[in-house]
Amino acid sequence: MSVEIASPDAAEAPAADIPESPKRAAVLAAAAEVFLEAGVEAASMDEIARRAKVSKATVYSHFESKQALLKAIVHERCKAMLPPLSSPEFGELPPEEALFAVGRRFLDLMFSKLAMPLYRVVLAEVGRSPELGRAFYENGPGRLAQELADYLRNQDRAGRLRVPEPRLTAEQFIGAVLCQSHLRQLLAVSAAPPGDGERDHQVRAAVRLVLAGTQAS
Amino acid sequence: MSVEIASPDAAEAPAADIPESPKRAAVLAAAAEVFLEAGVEAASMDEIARRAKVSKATVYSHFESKQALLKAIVHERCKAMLPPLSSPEFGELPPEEALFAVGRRFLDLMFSKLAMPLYRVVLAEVGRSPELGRAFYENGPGRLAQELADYLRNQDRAGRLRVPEPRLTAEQFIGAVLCQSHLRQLLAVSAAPPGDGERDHQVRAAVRLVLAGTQAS
DNA sequence: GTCTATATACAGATAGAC
DNA sequence: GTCTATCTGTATATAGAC
Repeated sequence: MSVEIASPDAAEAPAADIPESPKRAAVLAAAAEVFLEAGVEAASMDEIARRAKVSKATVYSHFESKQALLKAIVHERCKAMLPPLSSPEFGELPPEEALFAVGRRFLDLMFSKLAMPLYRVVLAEVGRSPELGRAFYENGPGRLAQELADYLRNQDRAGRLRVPEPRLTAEQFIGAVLCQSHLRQLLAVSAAPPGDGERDHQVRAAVRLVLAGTQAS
Repeated sequence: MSVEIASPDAAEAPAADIPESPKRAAVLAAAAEVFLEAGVEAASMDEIARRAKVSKATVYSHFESKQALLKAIVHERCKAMLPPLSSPEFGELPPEEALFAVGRRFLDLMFSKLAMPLYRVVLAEVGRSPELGRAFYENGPGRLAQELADYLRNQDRAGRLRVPEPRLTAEQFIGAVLCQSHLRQLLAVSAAPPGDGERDHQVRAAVRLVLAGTQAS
């Protein structure tokens, strides 16, 4: 499985063929757990060291600071959002199917164990490290909006839809897919995320809405 | 001006006619500044006391803990979102105008100095105090979605629009109004929030989209 | 690189005089 | 209620031996 990840783990090591110290890997794994489960402020370097089964000094020998470690984690996980988002060859599908495929994948991603805690961490840290916000946006919602806008532009040129502002329409569609269910999850208004049936329903409704608004005349 | 606030400041004091100690008020004001400007974790009780020009012990004589003080602030500011949201008598307007008025007010609120920092603080604290998430949702986006859903239901009954699922459509509209511009602001992808012209454009586009999708047959 | 032990700092919260 | 002074815990980060 796995669609092959964007890069051979460019967390911090730049080169391609570094043996990848096992302790370093253990630190990264432990840090990902702690940061994403407990949140940035509650995460302590002691806890990370304990879970990685190394000493705190070892952690600092691999990462300059807590912030640096956090950035490595966040950048890596942001790249990991790409495979679950990509709907291969959706560009060939007719609008109704293409929009549904793209919308459903996005919804699933946003409620996933990957994106949800990542989003929280990024929001908490974006004041200190604005780059993290960019990384999340451009590997997630922004990426999707761009791909979808490209698709809509093509459909417009082919005369199948009428989309004078593809990027705006793409973002409207994504907003309509989420409606407020993701917000409710974020704000702990809902206990459980929407199930399969509800997600289908939300996405189908968004597809209908956007198709109604983009009929070629 | 001001449409009269929900309650006579029920921050923590329950009764109606308490003299309202000036030091207590100073603490609340200072805490609001510090929490909302610097963020919850960066805010220290020392800084709050210094800005309120009282001692830290005085702060603790009025509020049991940092969390309690934070909750008082957040609840108060959440209620303060209500007046700027309410579009008086929009229920009497025809769909195009009603949707525009509601959408524009919501967009302005979400980018305001009131809601933006509040949203950040709530997101950061919702793990520890889930009630804060509810408070924000129900005084902001949730409230608007409900009012709009009521309006749409009425329009459907009057035969002017076809809205089989008013709540869903209301949320789709709100999502389309935001498109991704608020997300970009949150994630520090955009430096400046959208200006007046852009906001109008976004809202008008969302109105067109939803009206196209709800034409009575 | 890796460990144990520790420096350093600052936070939230309180004691006790007035 | 209000102050000054302080307790106590815990966090990031480092020194120094191996």
